[in-house]
Amino acid sequence: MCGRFVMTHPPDALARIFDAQPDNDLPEGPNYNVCPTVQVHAVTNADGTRRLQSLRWGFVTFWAKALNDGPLLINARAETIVEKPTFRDAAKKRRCVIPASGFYEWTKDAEGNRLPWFIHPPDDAPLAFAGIWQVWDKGEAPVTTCAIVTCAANDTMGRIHHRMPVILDGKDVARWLGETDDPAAPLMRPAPEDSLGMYRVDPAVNSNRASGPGLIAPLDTA
DNA sequence: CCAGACGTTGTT
DNA sequence: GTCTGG
DNA sequence: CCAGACGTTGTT
DNA sequence: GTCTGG
Repeated sequence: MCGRFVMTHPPDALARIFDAQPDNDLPEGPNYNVCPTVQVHAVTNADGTRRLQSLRWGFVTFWAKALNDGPLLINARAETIVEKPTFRDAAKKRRCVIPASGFYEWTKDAEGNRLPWFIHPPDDAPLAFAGIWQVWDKGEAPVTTCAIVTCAANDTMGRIHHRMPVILDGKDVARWLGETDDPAAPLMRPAPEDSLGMYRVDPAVNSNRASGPGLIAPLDTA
């Protein structure tokens, strides 16, 4: 799955790469420890214009009476996203792209300790996570929330985890955002085997308070 | 009809 | 064990 | 996602 | 709000 990631690209670089109009309240980076419930960058296209927005990571279902009414939905399963009442409207009409410079996954050792891995793209370009978003308007102020779509792991990722985020190829971003006539559903598939690298990092990142580039330094596991 | 779930992950 | 916070 | 709190009474 | 279970 995907429950923690890295964003080191500045907002203006993201706006340029994704050809989107940036909002003026975007998180400034770099952030080597992007956690659920924080504001993240998202590329949306609700009305014909591509925007780079700041959205709260942790999807709130439309019937929720409070922000914490139910578990935090940081992911949505690709296999069922178009059927589940919680997700289907957003999957149909409010898809977004959540950029990431890389992300973390965890394995466990024999003692049950959590061992973090950093998974990264082959170059300096950000990954494009497939996401969905929705405005939750039952509280004092509206909150716009989002979730990252997950799918089965490919063989590479399968070495450490059985799920992975849906990562869009650059040429498929427009299609995912609904800017073309092609259906978006076929894009919800595991990334190609050679498209990601991974290595162990220091368990310091296990804490949501940790920060800094040291979190993605390769761990010497020899 | 009403009451209660609805969602994810991992773990059992 | 379960919930909250980040 | 992981880490850390979680509860009462009375006393300091 | 909408669907399922009873």
